[in-house]
Amino acid sequence: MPDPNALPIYQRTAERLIREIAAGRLLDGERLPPERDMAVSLGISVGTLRKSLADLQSRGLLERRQGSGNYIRHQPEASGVYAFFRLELAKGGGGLPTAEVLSVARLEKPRPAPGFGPSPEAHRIRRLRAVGGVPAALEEIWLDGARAERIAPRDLSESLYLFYRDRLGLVISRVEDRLGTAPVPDWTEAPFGPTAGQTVGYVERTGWDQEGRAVEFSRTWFDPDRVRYVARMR
Amino acid sequence: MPDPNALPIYQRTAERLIREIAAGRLLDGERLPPERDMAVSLGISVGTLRKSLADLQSRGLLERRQGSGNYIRHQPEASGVYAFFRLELAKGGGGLPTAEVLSVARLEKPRPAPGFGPSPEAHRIRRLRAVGGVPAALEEIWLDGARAERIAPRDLSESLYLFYRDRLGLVISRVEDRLGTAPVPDWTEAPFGPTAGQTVGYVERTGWDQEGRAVEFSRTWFDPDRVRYVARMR
DNA sequence: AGGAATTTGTGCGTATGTATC
DNA sequence: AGATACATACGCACAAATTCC
Repeated sequence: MPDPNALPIYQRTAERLIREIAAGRLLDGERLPPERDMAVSLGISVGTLRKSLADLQSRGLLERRQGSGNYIRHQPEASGVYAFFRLELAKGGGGLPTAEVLSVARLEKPRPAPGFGPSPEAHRIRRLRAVGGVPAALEEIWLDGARAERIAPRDLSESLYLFYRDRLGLVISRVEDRLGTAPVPDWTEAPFGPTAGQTVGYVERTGWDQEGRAVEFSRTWFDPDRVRYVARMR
Repeated sequence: MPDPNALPIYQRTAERLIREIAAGRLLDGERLPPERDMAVSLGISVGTLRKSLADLQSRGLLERRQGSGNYIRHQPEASGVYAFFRLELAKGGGGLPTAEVLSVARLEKPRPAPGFGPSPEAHRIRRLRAVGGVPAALEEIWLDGARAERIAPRDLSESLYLFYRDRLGLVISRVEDRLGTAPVPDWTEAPFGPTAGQTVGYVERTGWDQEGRAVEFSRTWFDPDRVRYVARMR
């Protein structure tokens, strides 16, 4: 008798494989066993396994080659929509973008936010973003509570979207950014160039997953004298 | 015997449905017949049809509700590059965006602009943009002089990008927007809510044609109290 | 309120096609 | 050419969600 609370087999299988990849037991470039063999060893049908594999493929974690095999793709490279939105220095030149996690907390969702995700709670991640070593923006990200049990600051040491993909199996496939100006918030965590209350550039973002569900909401305050917000569309 | 050059049935079916939507034969919100019925009328199996429908869903054209039905999701303004960048009212609600041409002139290119096009001259088009009847932004577009001999204001009565496409054979296929804040310029042409010199939202855009040549440069000042600049990425 | 009917979601099995080795 | 492996397509049974009466 199946557990009524359990996720579908194909989802459990996909998440299991994602965990294997995140844990390093499946390495980049590695070839999986043939689908028939995998299905047998997992105790599921080939069709169900194929649905799991298609899921991994759509998340960019697997490359499927007809006649050849299924290959793990675990590149820590930028993929997906975030490559198209970035902060860069206002006065020419590059400058490496970095992000320092200031705090992580699980809280009730903020009220002025648009609806996202099923949970009444969300993880609030506050970051101080810098470009070329210069603090340039404050960022507050709200991730729906149903997506992760707990998040520790060191989970996010690499990159936020890698954490999403590798640890949560979450790929943000569509975002909408709303831009304007807003006063700098008064955070206890952050030293930031402009004084609290001063009007700066402001971006509000909603992020959706592949199934079209809103899962993320974020706000960024940036110093327009130091940094520009860039959106690129192909 | 199946044509070896033909696409798979599920792909052909998906494209057929997409064409139906694009042609307006399937309207937004419309409910499709039950999958079993559709499959019969298309002469394919339910499984194959379901794969086509999943394709449409992943493209955001279809919403599938278990126990209810499959519903067309078609936002006609969501096509083309410029659909991804728009102004909308800050306080919810739609509101028809309009643009009034204030002046058109052929001038030397502005100096602080990034390079675009081969000519030393460019057409400068100034527009007053409104949303829902309320003036919300000033816009200045520079189009490389080599792209057109002369431009009359009434050429632009319809839409700037229709003029580009239909009269100049120019399709903007990539844009990059840089956002920040800037003081309102002191134009003689324009009545605009905020006083000249006041700091407002500011967007600087470079536009490229299909061959990757930069051809257009524009600047927009918008009142962040009235209007938000929205960038959407798929 | 509640049960029946409808509709999509999940899972399995099988046969055949096509690309790769 | 043959074997291997993924892709496509079909059909069926049951589960889960929604809708209708």
